[in-house]
Amino acid sequence: MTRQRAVVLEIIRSDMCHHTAEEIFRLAKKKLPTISRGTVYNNLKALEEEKIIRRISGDGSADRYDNAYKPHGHIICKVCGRVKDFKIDGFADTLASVIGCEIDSYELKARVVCENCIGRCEKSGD
Amino acid sequence: MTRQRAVVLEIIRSDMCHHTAEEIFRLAKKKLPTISRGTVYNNLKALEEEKIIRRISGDGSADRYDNAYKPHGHIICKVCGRVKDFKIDGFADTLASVIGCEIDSYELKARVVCENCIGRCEKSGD
DNA sequence: TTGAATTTTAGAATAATTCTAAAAAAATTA
DNA sequence: TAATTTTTTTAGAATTATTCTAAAATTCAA
Repeated sequence: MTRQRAVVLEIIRSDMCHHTAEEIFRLAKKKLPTISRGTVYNNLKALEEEKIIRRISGDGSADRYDNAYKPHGHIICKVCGRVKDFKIDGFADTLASVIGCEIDSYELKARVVCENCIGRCEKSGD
Repeated sequence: MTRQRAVVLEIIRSDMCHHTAEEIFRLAKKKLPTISRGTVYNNLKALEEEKIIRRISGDGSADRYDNAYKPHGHIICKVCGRVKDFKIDGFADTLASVIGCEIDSYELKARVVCENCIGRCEKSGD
């Protein structure tokens, strides 16, 4: 475990945010000023393969990364792009039985307009 | 409705494949040799906004496009990137009740190794 | 501690997508 | 239908996200 990898992982684990690779790179640079983008991408890829973190593909905008402690879904605000986690009990099993073959991983993403943005849209009349 | 948009839409509707933008561009070029990439992307974006087609974000590999006739999930092979549709009855309602707010759209994606690629991996010893 | 294996770095390369400005096509109006 | 306005297309440049490369540094294992 290199210092670089530890820092990348710590950033993803530090808070419940779901950062993009670029954000992780900028945050990592504060701790390790010489870290390079390539290293961040390498580690994100390696950690994803080891299933320690999970990639959330962001339709259109950049992908985000998430601590993979437990399978869960994501609620994405289509206005501001913010991501929130949610959980459906027993969903992984349901999914496996419907598909009928071994599932490597799954992603369940709901696009909504979050409370914040609903408020804003109503005010501005969008 | 321009000829270009009609061709793009026809390609997506013509078969059950889930093409990438680049594939759609190459197929469209056979019918309209002067069509440009930008036009394909413009139309894909416009058709997605009108909810006539749906974008399936491909973790790592290029995004694919799908006829948005009905909500359904996608099974993606993590080796070759090919996409297959599947359906879970009543899932949209389940999801709405778990999340508790209006859902704009959702994406349910299961990553697997497809039959084709399992065969190939076993042969090559991967 | 020494050598082998892995990882990092910086920057070049690539791939996917968006942008730009002029030309063409489509839609609207007279 | 002709003229005008609006929208779309084209080709290619620009941008963004990501991967690749080769040398240097670090980590690992004996």
